[in-house]
Amino acid sequence: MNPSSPANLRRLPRQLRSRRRVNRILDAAAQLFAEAGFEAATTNAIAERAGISIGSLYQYFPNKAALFRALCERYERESLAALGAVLTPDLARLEIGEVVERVVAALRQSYGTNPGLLRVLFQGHPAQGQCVPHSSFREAMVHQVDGLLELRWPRLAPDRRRLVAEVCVQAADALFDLALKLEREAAHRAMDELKRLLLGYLEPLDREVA
Amino acid sequence: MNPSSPANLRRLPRQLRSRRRVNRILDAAAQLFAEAGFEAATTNAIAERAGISIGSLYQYFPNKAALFRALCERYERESLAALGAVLTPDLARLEIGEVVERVVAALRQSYGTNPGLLRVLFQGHPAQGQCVPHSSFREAMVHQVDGLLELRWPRLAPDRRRLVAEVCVQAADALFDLALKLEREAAHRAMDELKRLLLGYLEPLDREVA
Amino acid sequence: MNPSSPANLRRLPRQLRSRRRVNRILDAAAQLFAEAGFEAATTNAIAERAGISIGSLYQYFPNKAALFRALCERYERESLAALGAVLTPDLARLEIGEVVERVVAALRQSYGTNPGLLRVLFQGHPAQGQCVPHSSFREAMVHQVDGLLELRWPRLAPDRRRLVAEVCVQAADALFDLALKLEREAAHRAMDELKRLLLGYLEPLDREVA
Amino acid sequence: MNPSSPANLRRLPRQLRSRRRVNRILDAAAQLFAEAGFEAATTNAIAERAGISIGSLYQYFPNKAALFRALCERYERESLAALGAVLTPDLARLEIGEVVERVVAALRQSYGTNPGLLRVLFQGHPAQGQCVPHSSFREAMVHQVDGLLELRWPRLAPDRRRLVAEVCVQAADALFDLALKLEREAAHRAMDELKRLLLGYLEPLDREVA
DNA sequence: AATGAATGAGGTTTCATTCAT
DNA sequence: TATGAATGAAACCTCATTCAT
Repeated sequence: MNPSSPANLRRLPRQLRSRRRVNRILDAAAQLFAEAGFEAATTNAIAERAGISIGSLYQYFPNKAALFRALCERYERESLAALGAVLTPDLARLEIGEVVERVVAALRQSYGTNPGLLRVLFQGHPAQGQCVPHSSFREAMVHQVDGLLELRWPRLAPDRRRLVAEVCVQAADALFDLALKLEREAAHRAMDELKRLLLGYLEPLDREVA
Repeated sequence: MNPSSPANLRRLPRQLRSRRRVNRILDAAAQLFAEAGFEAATTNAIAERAGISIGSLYQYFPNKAALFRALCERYERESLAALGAVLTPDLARLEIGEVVERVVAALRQSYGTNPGLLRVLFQGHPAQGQCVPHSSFREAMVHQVDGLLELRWPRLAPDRRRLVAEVCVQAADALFDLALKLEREAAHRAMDELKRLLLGYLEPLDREVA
Repeated sequence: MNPSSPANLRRLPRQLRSRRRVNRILDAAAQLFAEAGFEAATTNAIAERAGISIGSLYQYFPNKAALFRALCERYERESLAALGAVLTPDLARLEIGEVVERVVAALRQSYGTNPGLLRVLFQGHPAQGQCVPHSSFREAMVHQVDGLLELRWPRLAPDRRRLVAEVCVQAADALFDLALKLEREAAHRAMDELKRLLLGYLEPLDREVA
Repeated sequence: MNPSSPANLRRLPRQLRSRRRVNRILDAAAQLFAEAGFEAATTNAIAERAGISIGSLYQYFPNKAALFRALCERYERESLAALGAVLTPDLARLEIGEVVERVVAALRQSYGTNPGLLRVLFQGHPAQGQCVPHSSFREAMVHQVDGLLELRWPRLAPDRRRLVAEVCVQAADALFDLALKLEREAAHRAMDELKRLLLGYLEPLDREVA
């Protein structure tokens, strides 16, 4: 229930007030990273948007990258919680369309708050001269979906399963990203297309493996 | 056939030598944007990689953003040419699987040279505090695919057609992006999944509309 | 017998507990100034090492410079006490070699605890844009040695005597500083050289004035 | 004849104008480091005093420490050149007093320009969390003096010779430092004391070893 | 037209000091 | 009185852009 793992924080915020403050910083960071990307979002702007001084920001986060990681982790936790709720034992017996429906609904719930952020989180950011191949956020999502797939098709080869999971996550991310760029009505229709896309991709698997 | 539209260039490069120079700049920019992203790629580094002085770079491009836009346009032209070759009259009579096969092959051809760049071009970049909703590159791709779809399913409603085109482009981009992160063998398999994904998405349309 | 002159303290620490606290702060400051120099030693680090809060530190010392001055004064008192023990009436009749021996022994005693600090104290620190020409610590040492010299050579002209005192102090400081940079054995030999140096400098005075 | 070794410079200043500029920067740095010490002298202030922009400073020196090192090296070269002129074959036959006279005169020549700097150069500065035990400047001086001593007393044990060299350099530095704090007339007399100090220290060696 | 040194606004981060609790 | 979170000025350094040569 902490806003972040200790690794990214200078000090564990024990007081209620501190926890709120950390959350305000993360909210501001989420907005600005989403608006401008990792590089262009400045720590001063984040502090200002959070309504605190730059010094306070650096009391909680040792640097910009740590702030970014903490943000990833917060969204990771939220998304995984939402997906986890879908991962029920009856998953194996449901119609595949129903599964897709539930998963997409779960994701919409997590990304609904700030869909622009999804783009930035997925992208990751260049850490210490080395470009991160998979953001930890992405990795967590893929892992979760891999679990869902295993539950559904226990006999699917792990390699293939992993690839399918990657494709699903990547495609879902892409269409959420698309929806982000459309106005309300069109965004809604884009979600329908996402379901069609996943359904068309997974249905053959159902026939192939089950 | 100019390397760029006039809007992004200071001066139309009429001389052969100038045109070559602009292309060298764009090549260098393509490499560096792909390696480091828009913000982290410095104009000085681009000029150096291009083997010219920073002053010369600014004689051709008024600023970094214009250089980026010119790069987008160049890749737009290249990709559209590749897609255009697929857009033949017999498209309407081909099996849908064959269409997908050809389109993916065409895209692989364009992106194969520098897949990392695709990421950056699609992403667009934050221009003057305003986030670009659709990169011009993306827009051009969607338009082209929209043309393909119209040729195939003339009776499909334009609105729906447009949305389907967007989904295809977005999904294809996403999976190329995925392939970029995998090693050779796995990347190859990812391309197979892309075909499966598009096929599963478009096949129902064939039955629905045709 | 207060730990510091009133000028550097916010409040005279009357309670025993307060006096102990001030001493803990000065101990911590001595360590950190010696380790890192005046600028690099942070007040927060000093407070932490002293086991108190930064707020408490500022209740006793109005700012970092005052803390430094208080530290100088404490070491002044200690060193002067050590030197004072040498300043006995029989000084005039001792062999000069014996005097040097005693003085160096006295100094080793004061500086032995934290030789690194000597460097920092002697150096003084840039106060408000104005470089301190003589640190108060240095000044006190010179004054003390001047007294020793007067006792030994009452007929030496005061001007000359003062200069000789300055030279002795400066040279002694320099060789303590040198010793600080050498390992145990070499440091010990450096102290022998210090005695030779002072002896060679002062012996001619003995013949000249006495 | 370069103002600095390549290691500390971003670009070798080939043009006359550039070389002058680098020297202006080093002059400004010498002043400010002398006035305020390494930490308190800001790169912006140095650039301003040099009459250039901060950007220009960083075109020549990659960071503050490199600027400091370049400064050390410049003074090293100057001092060593001055000392080198003393290192003549007839040194072995001269009276020891004459040798001291010459060496002190050589040093006065180098340090006369900016004696305050000597303090800072000798001190060195904390590089990368590790405190430099001997500044490279100091080391160079000691090495040079060691050479002088070898020429004079070839039969002196190398260990002892090295220690004597260290003592001479450290003591000379200390008295130059002292002179720095006195007004003209007194400073002059301090130099006389330096000669007396060195003479008293070295004369016994002459009797002992020769 | 080409060069590349020069510029300086603005980025991240530190740390002396204050003040509400 | 003690605490330590909050503050914000100011440090170092980068890099898009200009302009004298």
